[in-house]
Amino acid sequence: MLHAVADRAEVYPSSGRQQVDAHVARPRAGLPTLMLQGLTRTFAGGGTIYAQEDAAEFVYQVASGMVRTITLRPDGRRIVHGFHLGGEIFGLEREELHHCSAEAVCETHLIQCPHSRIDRAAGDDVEIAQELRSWLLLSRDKTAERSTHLMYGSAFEKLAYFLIDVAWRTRCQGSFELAMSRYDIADHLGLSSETVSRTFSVFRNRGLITTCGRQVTLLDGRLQRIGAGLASAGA
Amino acid sequence: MLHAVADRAEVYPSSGRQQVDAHVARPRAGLPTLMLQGLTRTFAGGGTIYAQEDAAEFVYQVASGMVRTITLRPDGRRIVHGFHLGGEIFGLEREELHHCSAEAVCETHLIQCPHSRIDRAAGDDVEIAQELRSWLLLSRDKTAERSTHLMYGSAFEKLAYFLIDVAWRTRCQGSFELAMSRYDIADHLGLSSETVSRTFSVFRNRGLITTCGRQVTLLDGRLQRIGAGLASAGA
DNA sequence: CGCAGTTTTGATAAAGCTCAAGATCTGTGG
DNA sequence: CCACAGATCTTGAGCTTTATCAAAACTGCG
Repeated sequence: MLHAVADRAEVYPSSGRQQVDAHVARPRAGLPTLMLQGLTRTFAGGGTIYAQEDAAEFVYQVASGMVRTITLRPDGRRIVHGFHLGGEIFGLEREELHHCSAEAVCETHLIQCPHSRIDRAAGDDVEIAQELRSWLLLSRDKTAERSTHLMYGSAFEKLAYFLIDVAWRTRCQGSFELAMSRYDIADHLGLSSETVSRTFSVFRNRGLITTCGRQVTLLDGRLQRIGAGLASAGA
Repeated sequence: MLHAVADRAEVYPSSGRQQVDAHVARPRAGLPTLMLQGLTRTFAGGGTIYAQEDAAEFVYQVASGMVRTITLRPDGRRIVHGFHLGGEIFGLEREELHHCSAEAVCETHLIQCPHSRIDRAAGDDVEIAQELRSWLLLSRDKTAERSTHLMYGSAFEKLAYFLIDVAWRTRCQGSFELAMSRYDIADHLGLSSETVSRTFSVFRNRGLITTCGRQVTLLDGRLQRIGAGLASAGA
């Protein structure tokens, strides 16, 4: 379950970056597949990777596990900006300080890459710079897409979109583990944890999903339609 | 009222990009001040600049006026992703097609720059590439910040944040014209137009703003605090 | 002046939050 | 292997906020 550091070489060959066809094949397709190189670090569930206002020295890529980025509002409310799954990159800042905190949701392995190395690589290699730009645009678009679904939808649509999005990102179509708690999901979707729980129940009752602990299985395409805003709640 | 094309040369000297003090003056700050060069085009209020799924040939910078970017959801609901004010850049896509439509809110002058020129300039000049990266990060952060305020707040906080943000971006601190309709604002904030209107009334009644037609004046710092989530509604 | 679009205000209903209790899960020690 | 404690999850009841429906006031303009 826990990769030894040596395994890294297999998962992320140290070639620095890698072309993956999903990227090259770009028409509204795939993730630019940046691969970072650097030290591997391990965090236990709940561990803090960096805190808001910490110096932004490193950029991270999730090797395994899950990370949440959060901020605390002055009124004490917690906001979960997002979750980062295996392969995803986070921590790249425009300024010198991190504008939110990052915590491991469960036991998590990260590749830690000095910020300066990114800039240097982008300066030296036009292709890397291009790839980085593409990644940034994707990152922006994903943020925008998420807010579209999460700002303008009902609890139904929010959770449906969230589950579909996670399913897609884990590439384990249909069945996957939600490592985060209901509280995390609630703070991410802008709902109360009770509403999240109730909406899970509605999904179960309508035969849209089954759950077993934190393991979730999406049962058919109806959820997709709800998430896309096509159906209001269907049968 | 309508700038002749010749005027452009004065507003945006053709040096390609320019430092503007609003930029320089901001601590860790500032907006990367990319300046595009290209043809100037004029659109009447309501005019379509590009439609969703159009080929993304050009990137635009607002010379004067205001632009809204929108999508229509399958259920017919309209989403206003954002408004672009003077100096702001929009239309840069990761893919070959625009993922939303852009319309002029009022009479608007745009500088239209071929997409390919951006890539070329970034490839040729490391400094431009760096500036572009910085702009992209800012753009991402702004999107994220907006969703923080717009997703997790009450109607109060949403509108307060919106007004403060617009005031800041117009650099006309305190007093500015909201060229867009209540419907536009509502579709942007994820509220009904009635709620927007009512919240404007509440702001007026509490002496937080005055309005005259679409001209708005922010009266004191209290609105700031509401927008920042510090006060729940104060006095 | 009068029309069409916009903005404001009112009454009602629905969605989701809060408070509260009970159920389930997980890890720990006996 | 079982019992227990703490956390997480689920469900219920009442209340707040906001959407919806409806109508009146305002604005710009021919």
